[in-house]
Order: sequence, then C-alpha cells, then structure tokens
Amino acid sequence: MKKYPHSTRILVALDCIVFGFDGEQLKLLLIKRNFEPEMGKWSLMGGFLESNEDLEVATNRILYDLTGLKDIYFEEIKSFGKVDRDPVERTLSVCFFALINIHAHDQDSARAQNAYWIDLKSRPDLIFDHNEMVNIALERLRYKAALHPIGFELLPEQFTIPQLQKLYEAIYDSPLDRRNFSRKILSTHLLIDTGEKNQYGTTKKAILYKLDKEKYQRQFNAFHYFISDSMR
Amino acid sequence: MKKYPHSTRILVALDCIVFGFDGEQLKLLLIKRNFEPEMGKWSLMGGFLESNEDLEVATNRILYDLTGLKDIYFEEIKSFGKVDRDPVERTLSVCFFALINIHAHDQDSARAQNAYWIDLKSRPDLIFDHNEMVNIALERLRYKAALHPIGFELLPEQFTIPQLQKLYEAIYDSPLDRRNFSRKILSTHLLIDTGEKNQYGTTKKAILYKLDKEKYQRQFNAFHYFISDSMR
DNA sequence: ATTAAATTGTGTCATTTTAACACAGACATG
DNA sequence: CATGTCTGTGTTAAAATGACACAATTTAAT
Repeated sequence: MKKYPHSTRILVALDCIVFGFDGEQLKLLLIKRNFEPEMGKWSLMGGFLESNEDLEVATNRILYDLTGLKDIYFEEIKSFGKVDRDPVERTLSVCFFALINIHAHDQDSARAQNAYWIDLKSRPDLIFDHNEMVNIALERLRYKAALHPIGFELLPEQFTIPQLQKLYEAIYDSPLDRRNFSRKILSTHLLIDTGEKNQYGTTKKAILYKLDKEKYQRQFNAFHYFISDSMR
Repeated sequence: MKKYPHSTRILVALDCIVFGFDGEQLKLLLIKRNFEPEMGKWSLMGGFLESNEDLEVATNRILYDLTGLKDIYFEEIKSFGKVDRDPVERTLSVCFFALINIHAHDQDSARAQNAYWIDLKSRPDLIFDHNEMVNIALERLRYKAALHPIGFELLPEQFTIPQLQKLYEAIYDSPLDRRNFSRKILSTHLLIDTGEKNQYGTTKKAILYKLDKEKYQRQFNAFHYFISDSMR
C-alpha cells in the first residue's frame, strides 16, 4: 500500500469534546479510562482513524459508540500535532466538538465507555493535551454561539426562553438581560410557539417553543449576533 | 517506534491556499507540478509532515519554502480525510490558508517551486480534492474578514482606504458604498494616518495609512462587523 | 381567601448604529 | 482654467441596542 517514497506514516486519532447542558451548567462527557495508556485518569472520548474509513465516518462512529446517537451536531476545531503530544507513539489528533441533548443519549453506550457527565467548571485534569483541547473548544463554542443558533442543539425538542437564556448564561458565564435577550431571540423568528406551557416550576409557567427546523437549516450561516461584542 | 497495537498509520500532508491581492483581484499562488504524481497539472502548495516535526513547524516550513517569508498569517481550515482522496496512497490532508503581501515574497522561492500567481476567478482545475479546498478556504476567508481585520495581511505596510475597499470588494465580489466603508474602517481606530499621500494615480491623492499593530494584536478577536449580514 | 415571593411576558425611551445619499476639494489633462 | 475622475466628509431617516418599569401568573405561606 505504500506508494509514496516518503516514509513518515503516523497514527491519526480523533478526540471529541462532547458538550451537554443540564438546565444549569455546561457539562462535558468525559472518560474515566479503564484501559491503557493512562488507565485511571480522565480523558476525552477518542479513537483511531481506521484504514478504510473516511474521516467523517470515523467521527460519527466515535460519537455513536459513546452516545448511541446518529446525526449529532459536530464541528472540527483543529488538529493537534506536536511530536510528543502522545508519549506512547506519535499521533496526530483531529479534534472536534459535539453538542448533544443531555437527556437524549443512550445511557448504556456511555456506561460501556465508562463515560460520565462532568461540570465544565469542576472538570478534572485530563491526559495529554486534552485540557488545551477543552479550552479551545469552549472558546470556539462561545464564538460560534454568539453568531449562529447552535445553542438549540443542547436543548430538548421543546424548551422555554428562560431555559435558553440560562444556557447562554452558562456558555458565557455571565448574566444576560432577560428582556433584551427575549427580544433578540424572538426577532430571529426561529422559534415556534407550541401553545403549551412548561409544567414544572413553582411560579408563572413559561411558553414552550420548538425550533423552526426548516428556517434553522436555511439560515444557519446567517449572522444573528446573539451575544454582543462587549459581552464576550 | 510502533507502540500502540493499532495498525493504521498513514501519511499526513499539509496543503495550503495562499491568497494574495494585486490591487484589483484576489490571487492564488498555485503550483504547476513538475513532479509526480499528476505532473503537468495544477495543485495547491503542499508537503508531508515529517517524523520529528510539529504540525505548526511543518506549516511554516512549507510556507517558507514557497515564499521565503516567516511569520506569515495562516489559519487551519479543516482536515480532508476521504479514503480515496489521494489515489496514490491514503493521505490525510490538513488544509490551511495563508494571507501574504503579494509584493513582499521571494520570487526565487516561488520559481523554485514552479509557483505562479493566478486570478482566483480564472483558476485552472486542480488535482485531487484541491478545488474543494479552495472553495472552502474562500468561504472561510469571507467569514473571517467580515468580522476581523485580517484584510490588512494582504496589503503593503502603507495603504489607502480606497485600496482597502478594493480588497474587500474583491473578497466579496460585490461593490461597497465608499462612504459607509470609510466610516466603518475609521471607527475601528486601527489605522494611523502617516501624513503622506499616495503618489500614484491621476486624480486626488489618497491618504496613506498604516496599521496600528499593537491595537490590531490586542483586539484581533473582537468583532468588527466590517461586512454586514445582508452583504454576505 | 388573601398575601407574598418568585418568575414570566411585554413595553418604553434615549442613544447608537446603519444605510442611503449629496456635496465640496484635489489633481492630471488638455 | 475648464473638465473628468477620484477622495474626504456630511446629512438624515430608519433600525437596533441597552437600560429600564410594569403587569400578569403561579405556588406557598399566612
């Protein structure tokens, strides 16, 4: 199979930062490693690119093995390619982040990988360069969510505007004005009033919305400026 | 050196879309291949990752070999990982774009690589998946330039506002309002009036500005909204 | 039953930003 | 010194933003 005279062939790994939202905090789905190397330590979910597998196929495989879900929203971040980043053997890691509805994934799949939801803010130290990966992923999430409606990927089918606001407040770790936020979100016309109201909560019940998926797809690449510059 | 039992080790290539601007059109620095495979055809500048070389080092090496320049602005775009993207042998390509001042690079370096500046609009067909790479790179350049002041990387040290506007018009392939553009650019306070004026041209001479590099670095990640949504 | 506390939905208003457009000054050419 | 072309700056109405206030809904406590 080697046809180029060039000799440097290396392992290609994929590492994934899986974000979730429990209604209060941003969470990461992290692996408590029960395999070598670095057994017992925490890491991102990852895997190696296989010989007859497209890169995107590998990404979907890894996400499926972890969550039991297909068609997950994910985005490539960058490749990590320091010579010594993996002390075992030289490995290029193509790093991406994924956004999932924390309640929709398959518990058994996560258990099989020894994966746990951990608060982003109180995450443990991770192996190799995975801490840096998480930091960059969070930056990228903040960047993207300020301009495009990706936040919805973290919420259930139906959700309220206060829920959505709490999500944005978790992402940017800072409070937002309720009234301006509401106006901003509604002005996108991406939300459809389901006519129902939130049944939980001990005060006034909020309107349940769902995403206008067609419109969402159509204008996904349009800028929305959800979060202003001064905010970030 | 193989320590993981996993067996799939592949070549890692880097491919670079080099953008330039001649005052009128966006240009690409493309290679007329005088080597196999696909000798005689056009391609992006690229190279393989070496065994003891960090990924960023390899990127800088490839750009240096092509242009004779160091500290070039570049940005990773994404990895291309289809199994058959290179018919010779499986190769993962980490793709990035670079912005250079078209007049500042070393001619001999480019000649040694058989590289030529080609109008983006009238570029030839490229090998492998390089056409797709260019399309995605242009999208990314448009995205980034709408929000961040990367356009300056394509211009000489000193430049006029009409020059800058022509650059933006080339990037977005559409005309901009002169007065609104000027106001937008000046409101960033990224430009320093050099006191000099453009000596070329047959009409009123435009003010030469230079970039406030310190401010540029400091607020590079701030949003500037150079180009409005409706524009894109 | 009434009230209090918490939360939701909507509205106001001054300020800023934007988009569309007009005019005057500078410069080479003839 | 008039003309054509390009540059710099100004104007104005409309839209968006940021900082607020107020009324309605709901549960729990009195």
